[in-house]
Amino acid sequence: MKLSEIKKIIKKIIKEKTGEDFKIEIEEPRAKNISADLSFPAFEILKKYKNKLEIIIKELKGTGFFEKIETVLGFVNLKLKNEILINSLGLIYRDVSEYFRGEKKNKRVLVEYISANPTGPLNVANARAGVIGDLLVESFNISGFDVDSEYYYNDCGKQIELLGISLRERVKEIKGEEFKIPEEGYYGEYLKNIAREYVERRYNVLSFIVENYKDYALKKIVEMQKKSLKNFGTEFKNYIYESEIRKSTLIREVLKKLENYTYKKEGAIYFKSTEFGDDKDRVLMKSDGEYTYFLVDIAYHLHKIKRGYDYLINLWGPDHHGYIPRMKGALRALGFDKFEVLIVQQVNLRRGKERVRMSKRKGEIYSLDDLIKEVGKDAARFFLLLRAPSTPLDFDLELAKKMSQENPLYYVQYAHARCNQIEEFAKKKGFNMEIPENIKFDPKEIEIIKKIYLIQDIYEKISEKFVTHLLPFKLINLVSVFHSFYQSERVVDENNAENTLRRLFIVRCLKNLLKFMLGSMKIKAPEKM
RNA sequence: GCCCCCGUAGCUCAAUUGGAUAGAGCAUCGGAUUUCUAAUCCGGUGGUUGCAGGUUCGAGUCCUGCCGGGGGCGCCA
Repeated sequence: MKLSEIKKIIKKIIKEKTGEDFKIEIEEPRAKNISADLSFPAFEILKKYKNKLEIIIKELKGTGFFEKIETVLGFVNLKLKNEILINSLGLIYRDVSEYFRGEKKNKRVLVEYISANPTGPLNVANARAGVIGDLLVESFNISGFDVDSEYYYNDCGKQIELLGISLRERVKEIKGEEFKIPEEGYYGEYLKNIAREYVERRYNVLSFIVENYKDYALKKIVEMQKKSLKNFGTEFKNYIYESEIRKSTLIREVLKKLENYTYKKEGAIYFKSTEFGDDKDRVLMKSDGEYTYFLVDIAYHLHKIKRGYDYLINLWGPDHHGYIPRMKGALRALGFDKFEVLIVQQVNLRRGKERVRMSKRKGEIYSLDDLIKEVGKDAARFFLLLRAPSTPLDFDLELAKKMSQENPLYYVQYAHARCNQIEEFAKKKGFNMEIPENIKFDPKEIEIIKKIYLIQDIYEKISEKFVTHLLPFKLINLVSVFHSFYQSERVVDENNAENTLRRLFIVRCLKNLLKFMLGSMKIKAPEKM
């Protein structure tokens, strides 16, 4: 019996007996010294239906899932039967992904993230959005949604013009001509490299047209970004270009559909976003007839809607928070309200006490590639997940590099390596892996199995509440129980085959679980450390 | 001026979104290795949750005001 099913049944019983759908979280008890596995507050139920709680508890007892049910200070505390816990192991042994899999939802979800301007290398904030987005996609997938990931390229506009000009000037530089990169242009080293390549390939024949430079730079930078992301373990299902949206009829369609919510003022067309809670109305078409970024963005989202998604999820940087009300408003005006924005806050880089300073003007940024090179892909991904998405994150490069007890990634990976080494050792001693006959587990073993069981609905929780940071935390918590067990108990014991086989079975289940969970973060599970 | 995020142990952060006696890791102090990996384990010290009110059975969490740190305000993208 899966954890999510048990929770569902508890909720169903409460609803049946009270006739009301209480919003109740069934969770591990937060307080210490409580031996229950699951718990829910019953204050509201007691207040409204004082005599019904007894009936609910009686019904819960009837399910046969629980060894003990008691009400303490208004909480209903439930202790699961050991056999419920133990029975779940078989599935982990055979197929971990099945263990975590939620029931099919028949809902399509689109998660759009990173979507950085294709004008330079990706930075650490992009990396953070990347790992969070990846884990969300993974969680939706595991939880039974049909999910796609998407990256949107703003390949039009002023920034891109400046990119083209900057490249043109760099090419001049290489040819020994006089050059000047505009104030707002791009100064990074990467453009010099692109310029060098450009000259070598003799693109310089007719190259007074900015267009050529622009297209070339764009192509190269998109390639560069994709390569960085691939090294980081992030790949997208869809890549959408702003230029495609502009070429389509979507923009005119948006203007038509929003007709009832727009007005003309001083030659510009405004969208009445104030009607949707924004603090002022926003321009869709400028007085010179140009589309605003906002209008094109609405068109892009209409494109998403037309592709048949039920839920749209966007990860944006903190500089876009003011943009949320108008975008939500526009989509509501188009008749779509399953649109969520998760703000991924900034990353502050440090080396010990010292802050890593960056200057965009000089083209000095600490890039995703730098990060991968300095601390490694796995440590980077783990650390970037360790904080709630919408809180600022301090990233200490020294700490992430350090191979010590301070580094929680190694703590988790070490547990996996340990499981593997135990199995290797057992093999040498002639033990074969099998499902044990004797399923009388001792209390210390049950403790591990319980942790394994209670972590089961983690991906569902992440997909519901976007709490990606819970995964590393839960992992650390799970693994600490195992490390403690390892210290006091032996797994492989030549004089006690029964114990050995039973414990080897747990070790294998844990190993499968750790590998799967690390994999869901695209982090390696080493066999040996 | 308006908006967003943050303020919790010496440090970095949790607290299941309003639940039980606010928890971890690091640092620090003490202890564990003839043993499947010590990148580990066991124990101690450490708190007026920035301040002041309010809401209620119950507040770190919600509301109001203030203090401090960071970010954002465009017919830019």
